[in-house]
Amino acid sequence: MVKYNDTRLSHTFMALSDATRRAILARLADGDALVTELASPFDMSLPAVSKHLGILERAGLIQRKKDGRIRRCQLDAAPLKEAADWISYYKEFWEARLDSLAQYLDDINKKENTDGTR
Amino acid sequence: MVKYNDTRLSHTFMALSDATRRAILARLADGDALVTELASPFDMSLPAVSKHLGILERAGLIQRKKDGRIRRCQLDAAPLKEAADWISYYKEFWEARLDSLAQYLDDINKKENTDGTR
DNA sequence: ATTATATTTAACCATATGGTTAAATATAGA
DNA sequence: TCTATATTTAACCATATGGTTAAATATAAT
Repeated sequence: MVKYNDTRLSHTFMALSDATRRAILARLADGDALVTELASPFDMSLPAVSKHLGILERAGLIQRKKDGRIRRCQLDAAPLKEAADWISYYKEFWEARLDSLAQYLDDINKKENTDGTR
Repeated sequence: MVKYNDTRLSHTFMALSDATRRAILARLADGDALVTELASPFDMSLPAVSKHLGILERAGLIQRKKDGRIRRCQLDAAPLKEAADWISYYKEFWEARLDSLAQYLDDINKKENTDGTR
């Protein structure tokens, strides 16, 4: 039985629940960036972005390393593995659902080919 | 390029960001349940649970089907697939990280076996 | 020493969560 | 019809988000 750190998981999912923060993570997947660089695509003040970074950092998804007067932000995907592991438990359920959809479509298809309609 | 529905994804991650709601999903993975049954393990009022169910329902993670005076709750894992797909983009990053950890441990191990220490 | 740059902190606002208790609703059962 | 059961809605409260602007901090550059 895999054991999950509830608080960590809660913070991770919370961090992922905002489109701005997901975009920031996507940007960091392309490489480290400064706070100003991260903020530039958004129509939002710097303090707002700084808060988002704080939430990402609380979840352990990024690290901010001070380098002189700038702060280099770096992705840390480790908490995403925990999140993925948690979700993977439910894989059988969405697959079962897709299977039955496929089955349904298959049945319809069969019917179309045997009931004389054209 | 996979396209994600931002709002749906936000609602899904938001729904997963609370331990009570994750526990409710886990319970529903064992089969449908009534609201009262879902509430019983928690030290929390029924209206509180009802709100959690509302948040899960907004994310599309559960459905509440009215059946007489009771309401049968059912898991729908489909949004979890979207969430899993979104997260999977970052898999290479946590794997790279684990690889370099393994590499590091490997290096240490080699050193221990060749530097004369015992 | 002064000024400019990068970033955070403080103070504020509106809205959303996460909880409560009390009341409303709807249906089942006696 | 009256009552009990299942659940939600309403009204309230405290705290957290997500944003703002203004001020503070720290460092680089002149």
